[in-house]
Amino acid sequence: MKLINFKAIEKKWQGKWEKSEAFKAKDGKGKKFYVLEQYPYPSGSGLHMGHAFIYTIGDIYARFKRMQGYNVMHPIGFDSFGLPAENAAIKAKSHPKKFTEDAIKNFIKQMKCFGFSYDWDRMLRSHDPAYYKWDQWIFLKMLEKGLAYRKKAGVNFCPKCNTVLANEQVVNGRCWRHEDTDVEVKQLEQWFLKTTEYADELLSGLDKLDDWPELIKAMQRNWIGKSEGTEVDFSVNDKKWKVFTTRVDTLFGVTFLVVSAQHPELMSLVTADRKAEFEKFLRKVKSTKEEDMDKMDKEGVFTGSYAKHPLTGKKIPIWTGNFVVADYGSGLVMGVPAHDARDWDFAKKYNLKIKQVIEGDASKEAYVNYGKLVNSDGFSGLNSVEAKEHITIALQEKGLGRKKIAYKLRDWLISRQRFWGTPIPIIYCDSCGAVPVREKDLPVKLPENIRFNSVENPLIGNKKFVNAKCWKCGGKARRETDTMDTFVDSSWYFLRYLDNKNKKKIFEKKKADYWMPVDLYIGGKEHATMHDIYFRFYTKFLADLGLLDVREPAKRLFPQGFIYGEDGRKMSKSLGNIIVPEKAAEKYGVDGVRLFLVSVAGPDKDFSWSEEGAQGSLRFILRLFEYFRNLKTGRSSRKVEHYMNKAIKTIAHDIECMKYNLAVIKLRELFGVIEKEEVGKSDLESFVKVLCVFCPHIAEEFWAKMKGKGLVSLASWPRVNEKKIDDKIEEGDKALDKIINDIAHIVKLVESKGGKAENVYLYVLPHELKNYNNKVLSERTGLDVKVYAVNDKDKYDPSGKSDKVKPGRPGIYVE
RNA sequence: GCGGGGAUGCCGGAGUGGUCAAACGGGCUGGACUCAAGAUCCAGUGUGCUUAGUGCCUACGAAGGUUCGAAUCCUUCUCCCCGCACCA
Repeated sequence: MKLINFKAIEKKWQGKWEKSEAFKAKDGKGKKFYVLEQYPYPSGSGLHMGHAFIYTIGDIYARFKRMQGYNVMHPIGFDSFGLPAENAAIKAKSHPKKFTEDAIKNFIKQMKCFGFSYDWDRMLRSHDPAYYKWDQWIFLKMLEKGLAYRKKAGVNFCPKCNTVLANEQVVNGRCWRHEDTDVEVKQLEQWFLKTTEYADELLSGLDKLDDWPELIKAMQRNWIGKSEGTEVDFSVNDKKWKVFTTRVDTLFGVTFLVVSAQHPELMSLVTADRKAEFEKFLRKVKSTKEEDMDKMDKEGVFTGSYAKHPLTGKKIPIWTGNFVVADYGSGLVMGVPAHDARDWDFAKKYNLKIKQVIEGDASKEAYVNYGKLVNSDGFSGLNSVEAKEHITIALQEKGLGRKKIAYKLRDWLISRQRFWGTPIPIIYCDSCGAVPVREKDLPVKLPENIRFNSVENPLIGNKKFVNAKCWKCGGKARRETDTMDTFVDSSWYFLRYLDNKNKKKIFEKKKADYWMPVDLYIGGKEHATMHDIYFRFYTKFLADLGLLDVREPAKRLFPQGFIYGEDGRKMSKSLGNIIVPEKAAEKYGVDGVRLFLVSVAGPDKDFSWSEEGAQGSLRFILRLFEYFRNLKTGRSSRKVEHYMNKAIKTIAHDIECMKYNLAVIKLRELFGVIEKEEVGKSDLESFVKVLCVFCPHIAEEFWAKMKGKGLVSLASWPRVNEKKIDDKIEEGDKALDKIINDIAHIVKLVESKGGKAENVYLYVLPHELKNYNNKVLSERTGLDVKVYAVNDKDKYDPSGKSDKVKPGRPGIYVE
């Protein structure tokens, strides 16, 4: 076997694709298809196998759709703001811009090596002022619409990142980037985007996303966490405190209220005599680590205050407790120990009154089911469902309650106390307060000259940046030094690709209307409750601005699987099990790596890298080369035509369903047929076309060898000729395989008994004769095989085997 | 606790009512080639039985059920992975 210089082949075709602008997407022409892979963070370590995988998945689909005649949008860019570059820059006393741009160069080089069919003209980088200008512009629009606001709140702060985090970026009380670091709660004035404004649509929209995985939708539903209930006012010293409940039917069973220990106005409830005990309790709560929360006992302290029950007027003690979530509902809950497990525990522990108001056994534990009301004044006798309605109405009439929908979803905290991000376009004027930067003054650029220090955002010390003039009053002002969460950048990048050079507008509506929505979006599952919510939120907002018509960004979402090392563990430096795509491509060729990545399992499944498996893919490719080296075309038999058309048909379906592994199998099987048969030129072309979506470089090579017209990458997907599909041919082949097996078996038996096996005689029903060709049989069995029709009078049949012949079961005689 | 998804041969993984002892790849075994190794090619690879073959048996997490017929549908159970988690 000759060695094949894959690299030369790859370079050659990549050059031709680039030169001919093969993968350019043309606006507004014909039926479109938008394939998008999540744009990468350009890390210093370059493209890893996970990148190679996700881009291969997208590339296969893009190439497939392109060959099917779609006008394909397949862009790429870089999520180039973010912490790692900044940290690296601090370490090296350099500027993150340099780091980032070097990394991007490296990424581009590596991506081009993989032959991804991107329209590189549409490339964007989020750290480019021409890009983040529009981040700022959107922010101003949100501000204008009341969707961006500033508030002081207890926010999650990661001491390692040295910045606050969004709710979504806190995992089990720890930073999403630092599994070992507990987040601290700090009271800070921060900028928020009102995702909750769209909570309902974010939720209901999921029902229409049929091509999104159930898992992702379930996670989002859970994250949004809609509950319908009633808000009840309890008055304390003539001040109203709102309480949210989904079980207002148990209102008469309230025997205490519990305020969250983090409630901002908690101290106003604490009476003087209880202050000391209180502070002790609060200190304890504060020192409890998030990780212990789930094991934590419910604890609380009596505040000394009482509330008035809205319907009975009875005095109800107010406690504070460590188990009440501060920022859900109103951070205050009613305690109904008879019918709520948590309240039961609390009441038992502190000996609080338990009053049963729903029929059922509430003697040993809380009875939490719905049922008939008792002890509830005029509402007794109603069932829970009716009672909810009636009690809410009664409260409403008194102005002491109303229907209310609560969400777990929180507004998105976007302020980051870091340098390497989009500046928030706000200035603070002593007399005018927070003033938005005027649109014409955008972008607010990050300074090039900065000096990092280890404690704080270097923007704070940068006078040139900070000092500003208020455009309203002309007075002195200070520029906001916080930057935006990088998830802001990625919330709308897919729109900018469509018009990435537009200096006047964020993007042309006409273009967005043509290309949107993204038809296939490939990305990681880890974004289910972050990016995958944010980009939907942004799309809805931009649609409300009238910038585009669609309200959902992606028609189909495809979360790819995760690639583990050969040992089945996560690839990591310390385990030494990292497979670098570039290196792998040197061994197996780019097409070998691409093929292997989609061969093992469906692209949505996790799998482990395997050198042996990659070898297997390479083996197939080498076989292809061998075949095309001695290329001889002829005329396809009916058989070849059958397998060809059937394969094309099923492969197209498999690709459509993202079952690339099955498509590859069928391609291999098809080649197995081709290898052994005479094949017509156009059929062989079809084969190369199908091959091209997986292994574009070698496919081009073979195409050229066959003198195919133009580039196979731009050829049209082979049309299936249904008439050529004839399953009888396949049945015949199976019958042949079977008889060969049987012959082998009999030969073995004969020889094991010391007999000789040289001649084989087959007795076949006349209409099956065409399935059994004596030449083929002789070749495959290595014996002299003669085939007779059962009704052949001159047949040689010494032991009458032809008497036993049945349909599909020829008789066999061996001697 | 709630929600989502799994459990198939030595392994990775197909298969969602019959054509399934189960695609394809890997591994392993045997053979061809070779001085040899590698590569490549060919054959075999559940168990036991039976036999000049296409047969029987057992098997798709476990147990039941529906059906003429189940890896595939239903019920219950066990185990595994993932996400959320005191959201009132």
